[in-house]
Amino acid sequence: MATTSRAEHTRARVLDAALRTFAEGGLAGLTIQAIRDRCGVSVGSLYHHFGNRDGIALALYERSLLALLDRIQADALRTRSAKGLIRAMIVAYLDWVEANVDAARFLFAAPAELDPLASPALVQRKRARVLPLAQRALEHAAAGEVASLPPAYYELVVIGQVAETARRWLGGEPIDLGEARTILARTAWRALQP
Amino acid sequence: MATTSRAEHTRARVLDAALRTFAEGGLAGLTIQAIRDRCGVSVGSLYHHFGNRDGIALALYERSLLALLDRIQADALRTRSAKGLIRAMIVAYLDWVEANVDAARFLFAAPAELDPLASPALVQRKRARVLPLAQRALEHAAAGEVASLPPAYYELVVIGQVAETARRWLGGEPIDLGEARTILARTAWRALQP
DNA sequence: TGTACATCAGTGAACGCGCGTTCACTGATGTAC
DNA sequence: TGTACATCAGTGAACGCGCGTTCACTGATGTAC
Repeated sequence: MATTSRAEHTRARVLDAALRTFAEGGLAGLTIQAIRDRCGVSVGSLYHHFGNRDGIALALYERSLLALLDRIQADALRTRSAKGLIRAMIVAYLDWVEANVDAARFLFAAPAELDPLASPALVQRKRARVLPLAQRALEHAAAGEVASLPPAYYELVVIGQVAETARRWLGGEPIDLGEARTILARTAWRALQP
Repeated sequence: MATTSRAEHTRARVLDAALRTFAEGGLAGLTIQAIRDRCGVSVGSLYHHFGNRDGIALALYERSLLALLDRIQADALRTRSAKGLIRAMIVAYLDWVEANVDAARFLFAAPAELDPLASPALVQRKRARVLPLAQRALEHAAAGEVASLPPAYYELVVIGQVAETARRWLGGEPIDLGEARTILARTAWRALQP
């Protein structure tokens, strides 16, 4: 094991336990004691690694968000056409949400008590994953394949639709995510028509 | 004053105080004591009218949500064309958010600890305001003005874009809401093209 | 209209629980020579 | 390779604060006759 490995292992165990704790009791149930009971790590150790309760929540938020963005980026950058790019983003988003229901729920819930944008490190890591996609969108726009918009709107238009869909599905509304992939790929593509 | 008027007045005072309290301290700062300090209503009276803390939060959520939906419905049902309908929904949404920043923030934050769908009365009141709009969308679809989609998607596609925009603007991202009205009205309209 | 009664609205002291956090400490691991 | 030391990782009892909630009560308002 490398130098930091024991610490990394402990941190991962804690975050896994935190996610399961959130899944069962929501944000209000995400207490130091509940996490501790689940992973057997001592209270002092939790503070050693994460500073305080918010530190745990923020670390879990960061791990979840970057996993989602990595997945979207990997799938999206593999495409060539503008239509393929948009479709890949939507499919990757819903794939990830379906495979990581608890983490997705946490991503939607956490900002209510956390303000993740208050962490410059996280903002930067997020930007590093979003910018290449925005870059691609701008190239497609320059080639006349999609409409020319202020850069922020590509994300708003595409992610807005799919995030709202995911949010409601996670909230228990009867939505067929298979059907949603097809329909949203089309509506998002149409939305960006020049 | 009518029979229930004193109670109604007290309830309104409490909800106003709760909203201001939330605006200053977030969900975590929304405590019984903080609300009480702000409006001067006694603890016992709070429990008399709202049952418990969640009852206050739910009542505030309901008041805010219905205000937003009433505003959207009023503006949207005044339109004739499909394009006008979509534009009216987007403009009304952003108008309301801009004029009710704190309430909008609360609407986005509250579900993290509340699950408003657990209240059948609220679900029904919400549905009563959303259904007429969905009905209009279906009529426009039948007339060939917009694409035919499973009914839920009209809301997902239009509201998704504008809600994501509002959420980010409320979160402090530098978004020009005037520009957003124009752009989103166009992207949402295009998204629903047959 | 006046009176007796029932219900609604409001009060505030008191309680106990559980929460986040601290801290003095031990054990494990890495580093220098 | 062995030893001494420094740093990192982990422990768990203890603390105090502030939270939501209860409850016995008073005052205000509405109702019946």
